[in-house]
Amino acid sequence: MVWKTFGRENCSLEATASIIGDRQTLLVLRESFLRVRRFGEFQRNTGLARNILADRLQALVGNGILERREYQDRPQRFEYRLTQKGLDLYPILLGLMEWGAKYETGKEGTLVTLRHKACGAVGSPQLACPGCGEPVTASDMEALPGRGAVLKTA
Amino acid sequence: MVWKTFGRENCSLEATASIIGDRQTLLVLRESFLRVRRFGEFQRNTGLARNILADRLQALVGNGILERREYQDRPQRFEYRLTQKGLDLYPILLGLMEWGAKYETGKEGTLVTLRHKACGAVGSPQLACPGCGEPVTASDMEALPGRGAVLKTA
DNA sequence: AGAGTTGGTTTTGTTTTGCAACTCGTCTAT
DNA sequence: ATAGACGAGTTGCAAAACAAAACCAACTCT
Repeated sequence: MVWKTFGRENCSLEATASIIGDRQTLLVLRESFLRVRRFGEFQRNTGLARNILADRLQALVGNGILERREYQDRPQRFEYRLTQKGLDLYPILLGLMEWGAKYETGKEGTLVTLRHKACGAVGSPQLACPGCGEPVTASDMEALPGRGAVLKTA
Repeated sequence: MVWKTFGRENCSLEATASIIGDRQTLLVLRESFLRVRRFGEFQRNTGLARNILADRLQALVGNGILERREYQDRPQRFEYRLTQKGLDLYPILLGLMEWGAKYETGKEGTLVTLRHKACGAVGSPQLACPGCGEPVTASDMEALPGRGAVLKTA
């Protein structure tokens, strides 16, 4: 039995980064969350080259983040919609937006403001401890080795 | 006075994406959060080419996310540490990790497990409504146009 | 004196992007 | 019926980003 200091090659962060960790893909996702669904609209709003956009959309579909569905035949047309897996990226996108608004663009950069449908409160969701519900930041949490930190037999 | 549907060119998400939204930078940040500080260690753990790593470290320092400080002279040596601005990226990195663990790598990919120092609860922080404290997801929130959605006079 | 460590920079290819032009099937106006 | 126009891409080429390896500098250790 061998213990490796860290199993970085199978890191979940790296896995995610290799799927959505490039500027172009993030722009596409931003549009998706803003309910954009059509190729042309994606292209106009992101300003990406059409081939790159086509490539990214296909990759996102391949990864199960977007779903390509026909919304009319006759002129056959498709739209791209977030799947549940895609919707689960929300906290990440939100985080990026928040951080950018805080440090880079200021309030002027907040494209959308969020309101909680249930209680009506306006503002961005915060990270909270799953146990006690208190708001937390990086320094409030302690990192323990996770399961990926242990290597199987050599 | 002209209203533009969306002021995407000054989007805070895009700003953030252009700073940390590439695979290499994310890998560097992962290491930073794992308390890695030296060039060589970054290089070994991320597997990045040395020139690229040097470039990214410089960029992160330039953006105020990392701080380059001398930790010894005689052989003059520097280390790279997260600033407060860098620490504030925590929710994003956490989000990436979570999502990857859920959809890509499974539990095997969780390099670290987190424990709340204050209450001892183990698990990942959740997004909660700033008003009522209830856990929220994308569909619980409603998007209203933010300040960036308004264009100045044409 | 020679080998090894740390922290880079330079050089040289390879891969990825971006841009523009082009295709293809269909619709629309004349 | 005929000439655009549109949506959704594909193709070809130049420019930029990336990776690999060599090189350099300042020390330390033996």
